[in-house]
Amino acid sequence: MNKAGKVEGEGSKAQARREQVLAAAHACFLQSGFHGASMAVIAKAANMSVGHIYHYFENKEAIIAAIVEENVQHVLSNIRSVRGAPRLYEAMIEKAGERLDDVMDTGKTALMVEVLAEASRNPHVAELIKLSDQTPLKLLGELIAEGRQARPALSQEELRARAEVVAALFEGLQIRALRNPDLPRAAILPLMQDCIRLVLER
Amino acid sequence: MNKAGKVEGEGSKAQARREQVLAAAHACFLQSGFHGASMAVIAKAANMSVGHIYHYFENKEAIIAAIVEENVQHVLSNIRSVRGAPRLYEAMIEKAGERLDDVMDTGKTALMVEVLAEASRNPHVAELIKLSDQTPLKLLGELIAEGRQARPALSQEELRARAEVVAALFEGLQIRALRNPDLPRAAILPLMQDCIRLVLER
Amino acid sequence: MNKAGKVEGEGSKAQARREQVLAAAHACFLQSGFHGASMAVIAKAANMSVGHIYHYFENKEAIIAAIVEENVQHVLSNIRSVRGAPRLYEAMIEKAGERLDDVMDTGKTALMVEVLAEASRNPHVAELIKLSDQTPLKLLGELIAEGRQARPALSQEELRARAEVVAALFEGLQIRALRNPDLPRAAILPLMQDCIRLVLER
Amino acid sequence: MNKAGKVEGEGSKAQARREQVLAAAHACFLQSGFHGASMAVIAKAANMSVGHIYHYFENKEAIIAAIVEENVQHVLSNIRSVRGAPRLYEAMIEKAGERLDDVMDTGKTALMVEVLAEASRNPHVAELIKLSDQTPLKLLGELIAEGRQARPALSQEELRARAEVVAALFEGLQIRALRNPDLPRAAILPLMQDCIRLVLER
DNA sequence: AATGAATGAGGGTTCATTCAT
DNA sequence: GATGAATGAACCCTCATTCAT
Repeated sequence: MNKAGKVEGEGSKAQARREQVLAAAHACFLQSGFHGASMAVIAKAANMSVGHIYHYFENKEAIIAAIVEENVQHVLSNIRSVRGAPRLYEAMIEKAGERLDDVMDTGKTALMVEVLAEASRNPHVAELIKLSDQTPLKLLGELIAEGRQARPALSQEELRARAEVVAALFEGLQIRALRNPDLPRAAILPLMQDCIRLVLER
Repeated sequence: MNKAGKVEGEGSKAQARREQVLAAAHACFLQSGFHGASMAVIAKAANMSVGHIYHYFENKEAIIAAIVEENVQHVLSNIRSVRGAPRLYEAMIEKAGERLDDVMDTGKTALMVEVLAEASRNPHVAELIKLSDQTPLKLLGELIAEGRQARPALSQEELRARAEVVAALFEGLQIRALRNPDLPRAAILPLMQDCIRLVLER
Repeated sequence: MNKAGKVEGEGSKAQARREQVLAAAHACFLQSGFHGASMAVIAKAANMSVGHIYHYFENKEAIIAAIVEENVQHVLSNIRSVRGAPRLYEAMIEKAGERLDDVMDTGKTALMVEVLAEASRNPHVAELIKLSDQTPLKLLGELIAEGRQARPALSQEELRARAEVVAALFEGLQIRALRNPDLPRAAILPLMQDCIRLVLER
Repeated sequence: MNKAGKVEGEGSKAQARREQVLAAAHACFLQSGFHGASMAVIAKAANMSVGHIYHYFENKEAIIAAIVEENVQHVLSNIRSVRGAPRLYEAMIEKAGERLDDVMDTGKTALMVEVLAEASRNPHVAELIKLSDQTPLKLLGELIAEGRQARPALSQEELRARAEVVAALFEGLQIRALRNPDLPRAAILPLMQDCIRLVLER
């Protein structure tokens, strides 16, 4: 009921504690996966008793939810950073390099994969990641529409398809990096950029 | 004390039993994930006692490994199916449609994600998927080289990069489909094909 | 280090606080039982912090003890209400209807059962309810003796047995109502009254 | 699903194991109550590992359910034992003495109270005891109807009320014995018998 | 070859109680 | 007087694995 959720606009102390847990959980999940990391281990990593974690999070799943949310915010701010640029497409394409580095961080990817795996069998998490994906995807669609300028406008479905393919490129590369961490980044970047340009301008 | 592994060139009976287990495990893993599916459930699905499974597999991890291996073979055969086609690039691009359907099968993706998650923390599985990824990737690279025809030849790294991007497109879309199963397939396919063409012919 | 118990003849404020806790605890115990109601829930119901409850009660058991005590007083006052009536037996028998309603209140019974269950394993509570039962039972015996009037006097044991049977009728019906809340009250009342009359006048 | 329940018409070994658990649980619940007795303690008492108990019972509640059922069977056989007697009422009244001893066994009562307490907050157990009470009550009603002979027949509700009052007498005495184990049995028995006769013949 | 009874460590979670503020 | 953050042992339950048959 009012276990978690009560920690809302509270003092920074509580907020700090929460983040302490999240940081610890993040690290533990990275190393052992969602199921592999026990609450006991997380508690130890957070320098906190097991029971006390439950003051800040209703259960283990709530911790994952918070971490997913964190990740969404990160992606969102990345997308937003190109907004309002004068030559939008060029900005997006240039940004691709930065995103590429981001995406090759195996730590982050491992966590994302962990979450996706969980989603396959936990409907609650599935719903969560579906929802959390909508905002960035919509934003990406808007950016694409915005940048069309002279070119003919696109239907909603066309916009969606383009956003999906761009997203797929990055998420796909993320997976590739997980499979084999030494991707030839330098050779890949221009290919990526060409693909993005193609999808945007086509 | 007869560990598993001794079942090598044995009668087809044993082999059939093994496959019985694998089929059951596959189905169970699909539904509940590696950690979610218990040995008891797998045994029941395989019409076999729990204990008897241990005659054919040393432990649960060995089953997982076998399933991963299976998955690799599936991907390989997919790529091989375009080999030797007269107009190779066109064949690959046409094949994209089929692959797209394949890739949007959330069941298969769930398993792939499961494997990747497992790899993040189980070095044995990590090694396995790294190795298992090399063959298809190399094959893809060869196909790309083979199809260049008139165009200038590419360095190994260039080939690798192209193969990675094509792979990323498909694996990325696979992830996208997992996040949101109702992708606009019709609008996505031509975008994908253009991207592939671009990467191949560039 | 001021344990509870020191709160004796103190200001009405402290007393009010104590009762606040008891009222809350009563409500919570009714709904969830002694073990089901957590201190946290009781504290919330009492509009008080968890820790502060420990200023007024040494521990949870002390709260339970206080509630048991309360219950005893309730039963006592019920019996006293017929005392001194001119035609005592008739008064008792008439009262039976009221008592019946009282007894069919499943909320009260739930608490009584809770107390009895606790008594089976907590010697302190056992002692408490044994003592607390003596007064009403003795009172009931006196009433019976008092009402014999013309009839021959009864030995202590005879009186005790009669009181026990009357008590058993009511407590038994209480249990019956708990097992099945829709007792045929109308048909039961005259039977009860006849039984009581029989036991009293025999 | 098919955790428990599978142990049905199986070999006596499984049946014996089940009873081993029930006996242990019975003893533990008696001593510490349903919530007080941990599965670990029950397991130790049953000379069995914790996990193995779950081969025979789906969960702790299922153990209680089985014990409740056991008790019902006991009561039923008690009621049945007078069936078909030539002078039915006399037989029932004579049986009262035996039942009285039964009812004064505080061990059994403690368990019954435990179950009732649990029922107050666990709807599943509530349903269970409601159901389990119906059969004996119905049987008792039938016996009463059967024994009326010359006397005018009774409506269903009248029968029910009479059965309830008889049941209340015994269950009430059970509670009395729990509150104070040294009831004056000798003096109580004739009172009980008179009450039963009254209720039956009225 | 085949069974499934048996183990016990470890999982997530709850809760009475304490104590610094 | 009053708070609620903090503890940690104990709860029920699950599961990979072993072994007598």
